Amino acid sequence: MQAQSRLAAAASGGGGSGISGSGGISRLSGGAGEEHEAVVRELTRGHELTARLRAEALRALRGQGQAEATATFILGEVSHAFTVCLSIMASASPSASPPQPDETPPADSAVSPPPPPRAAREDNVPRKRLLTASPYDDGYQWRKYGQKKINNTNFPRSYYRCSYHRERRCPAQKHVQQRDGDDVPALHVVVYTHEHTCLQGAPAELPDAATNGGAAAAASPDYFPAGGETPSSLRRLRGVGGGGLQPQFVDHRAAMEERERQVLVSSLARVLQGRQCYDDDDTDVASLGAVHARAPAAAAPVAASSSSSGPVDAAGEELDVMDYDMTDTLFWGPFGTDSNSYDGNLTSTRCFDLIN
DNA sequence: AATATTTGACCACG
DNA sequence: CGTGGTCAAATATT
Repeated sequence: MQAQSRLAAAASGGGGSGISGSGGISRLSGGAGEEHEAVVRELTRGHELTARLRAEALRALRGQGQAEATATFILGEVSHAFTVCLSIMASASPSASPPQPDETPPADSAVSPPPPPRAAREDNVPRKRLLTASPYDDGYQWRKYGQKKINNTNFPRSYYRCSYHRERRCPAQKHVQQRDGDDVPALHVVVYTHEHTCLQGAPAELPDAATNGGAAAAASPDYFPAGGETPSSLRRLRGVGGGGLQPQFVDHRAAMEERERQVLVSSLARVLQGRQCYDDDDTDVASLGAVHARAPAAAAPVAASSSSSGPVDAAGEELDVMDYDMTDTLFWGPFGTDSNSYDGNLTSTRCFDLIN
């Protein structure tokens, strides 16, 4: 697929000069800014490559039980290490925010129309905005339902909702848009809306089916007849489109296998003092949502902690802390306007309390 | 056949 | 009225 070709490309062409011991970061004498930038660039690349490797490894090891779980765990740790490093670099930037000092690219600022300040949304829907090096899997299953060219941006915005939107009435949504600019690699702005209620709410309950054999819960796609989608009126005449089936990973059956893997990973995490977050990837692990090993001291309530000293956005409003898998996250930032602006302030993250 | 994506139209909000 | 978000028929892929 494309992952393979990209991986190959990175390994041969781009990668050759990038990471090679002395070739990649050789001109560090330019200044602290450049050095910092180079480090961030390389870390980002490493992070990306790790994710790809993880995807490939999991594909190759699928169904191999412990080997797969071990690979998942270790690569997740590696990925997490990159994330931590990037976070450190972000907070310790010599001048300003590392990936892009300011929002407007310095190149073509001649014809810059004043950005129309669109008012922030007034609804009470919790949102979380983040920047990611690439839009690959965040551990959840999403289904794209729309794409839109946004006003003064170069890249379209894609809209996704949880694949369990219907079956389990999961309200989670996100939209992803590549950020304008010369970011290498390209950075994507991801905005999450609502929390997952399909699995994330009670990941430990899924395996509950073990009591009765589990086949029933796994096999039947539980639906909720109550007040389904409103057919609304028959309006559109012709939608033009093309589409494709891209059998993502995950189905309900995988949940059972996954449970075993989680148990394994959990024990591994225990052994390792379980501080880090274990990140699932684009395999069927996603059916259980983000899985984290617990941070011993981070046993705070997970989602609804809007009362205490949480992150605060520019307007002084407290940001909701949602519990997402943030392995692929580079920088969190408050958001309030529709602009692509963000600051490099880091937000503390919380690990999901999976292990009881 | 089943299912996810594409894509123009529709719609609500500022 | 313009813009962003959503809908749903058409379409692509397996």
